[in-house]
Amino acid sequence: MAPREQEHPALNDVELVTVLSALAEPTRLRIVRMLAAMEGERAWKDIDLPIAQSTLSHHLKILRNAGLVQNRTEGTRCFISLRDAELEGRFPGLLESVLECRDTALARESEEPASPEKHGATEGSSVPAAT
Amino acid sequence: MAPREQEHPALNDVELVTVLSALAEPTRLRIVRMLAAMEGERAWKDIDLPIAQSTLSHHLKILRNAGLVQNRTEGTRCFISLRDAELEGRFPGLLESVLECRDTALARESEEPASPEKHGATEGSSVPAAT
DNA sequence: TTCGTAATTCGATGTTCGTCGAACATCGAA
DNA sequence: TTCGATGTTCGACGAACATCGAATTACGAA
Repeated sequence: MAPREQEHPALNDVELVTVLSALAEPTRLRIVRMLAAMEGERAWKDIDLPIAQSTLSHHLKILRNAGLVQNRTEGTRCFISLRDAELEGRFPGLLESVLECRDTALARESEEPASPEKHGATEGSSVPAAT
Repeated sequence: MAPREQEHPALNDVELVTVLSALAEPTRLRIVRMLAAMEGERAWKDIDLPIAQSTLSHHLKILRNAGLVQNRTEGTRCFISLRDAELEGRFPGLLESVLECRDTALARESEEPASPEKHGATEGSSVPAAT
C-alpha cells in the first residue's frame, strides 16, 4: 500500500453499533457482499466501484475499524478480506444474516446488468419479484 | 398519539440498509432492546430515556419506517411493539443476532449497574436468551 | 537516484442526522 | 365546549458523514 501499515482492532473492542453503522451504507454493504461472494482475498485494485479512490479508501478504513475487513500488504498493493470467522465469534449469526438477505433494491442497483450470467447465489428465498 | 394514524410499511418494501441504519444508533438500538426484553407492547410513556419527547418521537418514526416497530393507538396514547415475527420472515436471523450480541459499551451504558456479576469476556454469551 | 504505481491523508463542500423547544393536532374528561 | 394530556411536526442548530481532487507516502522498477 502506500503509507504505513494498517491497524486492525481486536474484535472484542468493536461495538455492535460500529459494525451496524459500517454496514448501513450502500457502498460499504456492497463491498462486504463483494468480498463475501468470493473466498479469500481481493485485490484493492479489483474493487471497482463508481467512486473516487480516496472515497474507496475511506470506506475501507471504516470497514477496517469496524473489524469487518482486514488487509494484507504486499509490496505496493494490498489485498482485502472479510474477517468472517472472527466476526462469527464476536457477533454470532450477524454477518450471515446480513449476507443472506437478498436486498431487492440494493441487489438491483449494485449488480451490473452487463454480465449475462446469472449469479443464482442466494438460493432459497426468491424475492417476490417485482410486481 | 397525537396527530393522525401512523403508517407502517410492508416489510417487503423495506431495504436492508434502512433496517441497519435504524439499528445503527445507540438510542434506537436501546429502544429495540427494551422492546425485545418484554413480550408484547410497551406504552409510549413508559419508554423513558434521557431525551426530549420530540427526539423520541423522531427515533420511533425511524424505527417504524424501517419496519422494526409498530404502534397501536388507543385513545390518546399509543403502544409500541416489535415486529419480530414479520422481521424474521423478511430478514431471517438478523434481529435475533443483533439482540443476542452482548454489546459491551452499550450494555454497560443501558443496563443498570445493579447486577454485580462479573461476566469478564464477551464471547461467553450469558445472554438470557429468548430464542 | 529517478520515475511511476498504489493507497492513504488532507482540505473543502454539500448533505444528512440527532437534538432541542415551540407549535400543533387529537382524544378523553370535566 | 373548554381543558389537559399525549404524541407529532416544524425550524433551527451543530456535529458527523460521503464525496471529491490534490498532495503525500511508500514501494518496485528502470
